[in-house]
Amino acid sequence: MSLPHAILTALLERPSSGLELTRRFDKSIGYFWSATHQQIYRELGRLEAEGLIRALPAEQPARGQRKNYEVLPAGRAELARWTAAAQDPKPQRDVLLLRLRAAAVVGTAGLEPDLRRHLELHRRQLAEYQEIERRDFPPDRDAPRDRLRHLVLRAGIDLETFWTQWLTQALAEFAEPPGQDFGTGEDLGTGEE
Amino acid sequence: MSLPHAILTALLERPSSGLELTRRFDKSIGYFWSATHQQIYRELGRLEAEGLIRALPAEQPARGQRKNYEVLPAGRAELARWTAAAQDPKPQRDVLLLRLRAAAVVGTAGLEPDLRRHLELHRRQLAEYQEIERRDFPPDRDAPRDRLRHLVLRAGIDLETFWTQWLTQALAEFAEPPGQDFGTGEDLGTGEE
DNA sequence: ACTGCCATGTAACGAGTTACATGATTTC
DNA sequence: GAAATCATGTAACTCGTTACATGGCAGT
Repeated sequence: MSLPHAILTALLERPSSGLELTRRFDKSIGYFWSATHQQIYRELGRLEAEGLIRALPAEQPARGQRKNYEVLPAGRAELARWTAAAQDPKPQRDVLLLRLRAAAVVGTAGLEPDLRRHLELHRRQLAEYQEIERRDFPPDRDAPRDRLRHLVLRAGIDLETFWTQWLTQALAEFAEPPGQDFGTGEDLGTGEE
Repeated sequence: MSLPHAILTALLERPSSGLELTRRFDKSIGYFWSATHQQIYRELGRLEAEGLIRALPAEQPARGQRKNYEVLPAGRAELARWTAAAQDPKPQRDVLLLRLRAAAVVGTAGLEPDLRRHLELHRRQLAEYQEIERRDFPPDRDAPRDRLRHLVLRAGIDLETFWTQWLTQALAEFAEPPGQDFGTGEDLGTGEE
């Protein structure tokens, strides 16, 4: 139940139409909560039905017409409630780590090119974050409200830094022993506890 | 489409029943790909129907009876294929970062206790990973096939390390200025690009 | 008029979640 | 033989994804 709250946050930062939101979800908030336009329209409909947001009265209810939404007091209250509510961390799910684990069983053949590609993608993302930091958060100049945004951006930077380092290490692992099949199964259950 | 491959990996490491798999998904593979027993039974059914695994012939097709599965050659081939296939990284989704971003808009009131709780949870997880490393991967003694497992475990350790550090930093941010509401909206779109 | 883009949607599906149901085995 | 536990499974629902549909507007 996070998408509605992501949308409320985005709309509080700036009232927008569905398509505008979709574009904003390609950056900014979308960096840590992605959504497609179909999800966004569906959720905008629900939020409006629940009285948390409303379409600005620009009087165009037609189909291909732009609709701008703003957050109502009830929406702001709901967002504040959700922000403060305790939530358990979601169990991890990372495909790449799963693939490496699988490679430990069936061999690493063919894996290296995609690891290189991932490394390049993470490098790009890191550079993008660093550019945003350079532009929006000059050293020691954060207003109190911007501190939190900066903190969130730092998380993105540090995570991308981790992945680039880890992938580099993984690729180094491949350099020495050529990737091969490790046999046909049955092992000692290492790491199972 | 990752759960079936997680299961294939687990079954190659050791043939198991549905419940055994469920327990193993609470640790080990479950550290980076979680699954409930309902998901696992459903997926075991599909994998068997597709001829990638089979129930070991212990002749108990009854309802409350244990069924052990093993991977067939076709299953191993499919896992190898999937491991080597290129896959785009999933877009990030992190509730905690989203909440911090929301807090930058509606205020940080009530958030601190849950951040402390998360910090404690990540500390615990980190300790668990470190214990596994100490026990299963003594320094400089990795067999070639264990190198990959160790690498995956290192990713877990480094990620948990990151979160504990980041949460500590976030909490420090709260210490100085008391959490308050940052006004009623409308801002400059900082960090939007 | 035609093409292309902007903007909002519908439909169908698959993966994950939650609650519940049922048969078998062990323990007292 | 009642209760607890082990083991497998059903049903209903939500969220996210993919493919497609429809209406309006701008340029040529």
